[in-house]
Amino acid sequence: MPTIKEVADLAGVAVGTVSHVITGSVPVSEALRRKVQAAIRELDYHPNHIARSLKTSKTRTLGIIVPDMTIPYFPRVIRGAESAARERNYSLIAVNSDDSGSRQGELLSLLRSQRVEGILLVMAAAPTPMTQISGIVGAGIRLVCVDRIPDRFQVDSVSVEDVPAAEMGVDHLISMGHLRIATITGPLSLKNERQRLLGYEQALKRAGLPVNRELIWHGNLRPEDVAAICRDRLQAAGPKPDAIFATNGPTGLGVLRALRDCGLRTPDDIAFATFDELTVDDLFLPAITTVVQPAYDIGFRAAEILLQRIEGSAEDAAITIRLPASLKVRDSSGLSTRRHFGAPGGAA
Amino acid sequence: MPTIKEVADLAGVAVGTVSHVITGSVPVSEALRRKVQAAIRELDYHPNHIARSLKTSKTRTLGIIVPDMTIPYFPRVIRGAESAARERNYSLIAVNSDDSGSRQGELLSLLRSQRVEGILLVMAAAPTPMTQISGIVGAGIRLVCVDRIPDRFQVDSVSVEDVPAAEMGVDHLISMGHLRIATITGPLSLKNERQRLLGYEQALKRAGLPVNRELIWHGNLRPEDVAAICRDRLQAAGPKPDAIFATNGPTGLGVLRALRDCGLRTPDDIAFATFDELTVDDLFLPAITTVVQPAYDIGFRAAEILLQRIEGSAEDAAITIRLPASLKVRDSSGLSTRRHFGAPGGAA
DNA sequence: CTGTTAGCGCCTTCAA
DNA sequence: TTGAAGGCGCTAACAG
Repeated sequence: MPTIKEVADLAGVAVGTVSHVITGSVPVSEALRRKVQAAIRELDYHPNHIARSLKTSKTRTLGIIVPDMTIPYFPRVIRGAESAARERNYSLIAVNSDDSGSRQGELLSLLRSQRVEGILLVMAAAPTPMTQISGIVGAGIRLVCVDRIPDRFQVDSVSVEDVPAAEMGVDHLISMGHLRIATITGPLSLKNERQRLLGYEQALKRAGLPVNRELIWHGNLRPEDVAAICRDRLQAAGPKPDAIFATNGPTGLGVLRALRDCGLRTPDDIAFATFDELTVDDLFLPAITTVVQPAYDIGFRAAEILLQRIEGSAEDAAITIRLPASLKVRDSSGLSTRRHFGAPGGAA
Repeated sequence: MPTIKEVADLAGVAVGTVSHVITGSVPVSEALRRKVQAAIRELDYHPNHIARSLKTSKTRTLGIIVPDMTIPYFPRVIRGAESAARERNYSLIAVNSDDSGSRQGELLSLLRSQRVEGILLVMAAAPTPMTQISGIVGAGIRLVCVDRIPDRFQVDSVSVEDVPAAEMGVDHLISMGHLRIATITGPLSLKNERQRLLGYEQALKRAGLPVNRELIWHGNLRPEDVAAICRDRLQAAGPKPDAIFATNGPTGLGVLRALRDCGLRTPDDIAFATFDELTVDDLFLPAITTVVQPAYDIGFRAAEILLQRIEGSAEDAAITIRLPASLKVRDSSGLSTRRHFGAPGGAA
C-alpha cells in the first residue's frame, strides 16, 4: 500500500500539500492539485484511515449492536442507521450479541477499542447489568438505546410507542368481535414486553372485558419454545381463547407453528394478530394482521441523534423518541369468514 | 479515554511492561501483572486498536459487501462469516451495495482505507467493471467472492452448486407430473442466474421435455417487477404453464404476489417451487417447496478461506468451493391435492 | 500558497 | 524480566 509520502514524491510536492488536496482543508493551486491527483491515481493510493484516526482522534464510525440480524426487524433498523450515517459520511459497524449479556459486554468493549464515535444499542434480552451501560455513558461514550430501552436509566432512546401499539392491535381484535383474547409475550425482562402487555390489559379494560390471567402466556423469543407453550395451552382442558395476540415477531412465528401443529386455522378456528412483520405476511393464506413498527425510521432517527451528540448540536437532557406503529389489518384477525387466494377484498 | 501511559503510571511500571501484559507476547512477573491489571480495571482502560493497528499494520478486521442485508439470505451468510472470524479473533464489517456498481466501488475503497485484512464480496447485480475487482486483487488485497462469482476471472470463491441445485428443483417438479414448467430468473448479468437457467434446461432435456422459450421469463430482483411480469404472462392468451420455478428468493416472492393477484392457488391451479427460503415457507398454506442454500456455511467457509490466506496457510491456486443445496419438498409443488392447516402429512 | 515538523497511542526491538 | 526509545502514516499548526 502506497503512503502519502510516496504520493508526494511522485508528484514532486511535500506531504503536507498532498494532505491538503485530500482533505480540502487548505486551498491548493490548480496545477499542484492536478499533479497530486494524478499521482494518487497512478499509485492507486488509498488514504490510511487508521493513521488519520490516530492523528485526529476521529474515526467517523458508528457501531450498532443488535441481538440477531437474522431477525427481519433488525436489518431494517440497521439500514436506517446506515443511511443516516452515510449522509454525514460516517460508516456503521453492525454486530450481533445473540441476546447474551456477556457477549454484549465484549462487543461494547470491542467497539470502544475501535474508537467508534457513538454506539447504537439494542439491549440483549438477557438482563443486562446496568453497570455495563452506565459505565459506557459514564465514560462519555455517546450511546443511544434503540428499540429496547432500559428501565430506570436515563439515556437517549428511540423506539416504538409500545403501549398504544399493543392497544391498537388488541382494540382491533375486540372490534372484530373477539371476547376471549389471549396474549403471548416475549421475555418480560424487556421493558417493551411489559409495556405491550400493559397495552393489552388496558385495551381489555377499556372495552369492559375481564383481564384473565389464564390468557396471559409468558413466552420468549425462540419460536420453537413458543410453539410448545401454545400447543400446551391450546390443548389444555377448559375454554379456548378465540383470538391470540403476539407481542413480537419471533413469538408470533411460534404461535403460527403451534396453530399449524394443532390443526387450527385463522381466522376460522381462532383469530390472530402479531407485533412485527413476518416479511411476507400479506402472502400468507389467510394473510396475517400485524402491528408494524417503523423499523427503518427507528434506526435512522437513532443514528441522527447520535450524530447530533457527536457534533455537540444537541440539548443536554436525554432525548426520547417514540414513534407510532401502524396496523395492517388483514385476514387472520377476522371472524370466521373463509377467504380464498385473490378473493376480491380479501385483504386490506 | 485513558492511554497505556496512564495505566503504566498508575501501576508504577513502564509502558512496555503494560503492553507486555496486554499482548502476552513477553512474560511478566506475577506481581507486576496484577498491579497492571488492577490499574487497567481502575482506569477502565480500553487499548486503542487504532494505534495498535498503525503500529502493527494489522487490523484483525474483515469486510463483507452484500447487496442488501434486508434480503433474508444475506444475514445468514454474514452470521456464518462472523462466526468464522470470531473464532480467530477477527471482527467483521458488513456493508450494503444496493446492487450498485459505483456504490460497490466506493465501499471497496472504503474498506481498503480502513485497512481490512480481507474482503468477502457478493458482487452487485449491476454489471461490475472487471477492473474494479481485478484492481483489488492486483493490489494484493485478499478477496473471496461469495454467492455471486465473476465470469472469467480467477478468484477464490464460495457458492452453491447452481446447476445441480436448479436441476434438483425442476426434476422434482417433473416428478410430480408437471409438463409445462415455466421458470423466471433474476438478472442474467449474474452468472448464478445463467447457471440456474442452464440447470432448468438440462432437467427438462433429460426428461425428454421440450425447452420452450415462451416459458423462460426474464425477471429481476425486485418482487414488484417480477409480479408484474408474471401477471402479464399468466393472463396472456394461449396455454398456461402448470408449474413455475423461480431461481431466487426475491423473484420467488414476486411470483407469489402475482399468483395471489391472479387468484391462482398452489398447487391446485399451478405448482410452484423456488430457490431460497422465504423465512417462513413452511407456514405458508400451502407450504412452499424450496431449494435451500446453505447460507451460513457459505459465509463461514468463505471467511475461513480469507483467514487462511491472511495466515499464508493456503495454496497458491484459486480455491473454489461449491456447496450442495438441498430440496425441501412441501405442498406448493404437488399436484392438485388440497391441503389444510395441520392436515396430517400435509407438509414435509 | 507550500513545505516542515511534531506528535496521536501503541508495540517492538534492544539494552540493562 | 524490565525500561527506554523509535517510528507506523497522517494532519495540523507554523514558518516561509
